[in-house]
Amino acid sequence: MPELPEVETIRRGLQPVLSAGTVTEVEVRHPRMLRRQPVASDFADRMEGSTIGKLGRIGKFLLIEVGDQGNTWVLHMGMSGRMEIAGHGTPEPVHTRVVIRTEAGQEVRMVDTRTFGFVAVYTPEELASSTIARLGPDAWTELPPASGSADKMAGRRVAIKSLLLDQRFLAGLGNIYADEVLFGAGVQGTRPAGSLTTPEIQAIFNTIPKVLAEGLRHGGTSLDDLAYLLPDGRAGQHLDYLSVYGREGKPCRRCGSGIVREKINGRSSYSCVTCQT
DNA sequence: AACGATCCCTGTTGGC
DNA sequence: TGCCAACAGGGATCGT
Repeated sequence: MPELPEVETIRRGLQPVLSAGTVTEVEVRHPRMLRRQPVASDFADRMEGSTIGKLGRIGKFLLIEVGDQGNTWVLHMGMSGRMEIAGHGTPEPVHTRVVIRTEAGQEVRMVDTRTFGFVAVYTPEELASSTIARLGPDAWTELPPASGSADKMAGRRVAIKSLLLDQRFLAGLGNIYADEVLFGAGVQGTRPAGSLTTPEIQAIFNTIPKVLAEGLRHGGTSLDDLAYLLPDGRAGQHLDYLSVYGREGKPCRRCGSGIVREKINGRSSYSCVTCQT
C-alpha cells in the first residue's frame, strides 16, 4: 500500500514525463475516483489544455501544479493504487481507472483495483478547505524535532502506533513503515503515546528518516500482490529488507525471537516483544 | 477534544 | 472440489 516512500518514488518517476507537459485529454473510467472532486465534471475541464507545473507531495498526497489559475491536481493511491507511464494506444492493465494523455504522446494511467484512491483538481480555495490543508508536517521533508512532538504527545492515551498513522499528527507513515519505525526505536505500538519517555520519543524521531530513506532507496515496498509498482513497471525492492512487517513467526533479525502479530485499533501490527518494550 | 468503530471496495485466502 | 466468510487497509465519518 503506497506510503510516503512509494508516493515519493511515484513522484520522481512521473516528474520527467509530466513536468512542463500539456494535458490533451483525460478519461475517467470509474466515477468513484472523482468522489472528492467538488463537481465531478470540473476534473476534465480543469485538466484538458492545461500545462503541468511542479510535482509536489505532502505525506501520501501527490500535489501537482496544473494550469495558470493556481489549481492543484491531487492524487491519492489509497491502498491499491499505482501509476503507469506508457505510450498512447498501448495495452492497458486491468483496473485502469484514470488516463491522462499529453501532447508529447505519452500517457499516465492510474491503476487501482480497490478504488480507495482518488483524483481531483482543486482551486486554491478548495485546497484550503480540504483535508490536505489539515495534514501534519511531511515526515520526510518537514520532520519536526522530537521535542515539539513530545509536547503534542503529552497526556495522550492513544496507542503510539495509531498516532503515527494519524496524518494530522505526521503525514506519510502507513501501516508498514509505522511498524518498522517502532521496531527501530524499540517501542511497542500499543503503548499510550503519553507514556513514552523522552529518549523513546527521540528514538522514534531519529528512526523515522532512516526507515524512510531505506524504503526510498529500494524504490518502495511491493507486496506479493504487486498492487504497487514503479511508474516504469518495476517492483519496489524494499519487501526483502523489512524488519517486522509481514514477518509473523519469522525470527527477529536482531534477536532471533519470533515476530508477533496483533491488531492495534483494527490494523495488523507486527513487532518483536523482546526488542520492543 | 479525543478516540474507537464502521464503512467503502475487490482479489485472495482459508476453513469446512 | 466448491462455496463463502474473512481479510487486507487509508481515509472519511459517525458515535461516545
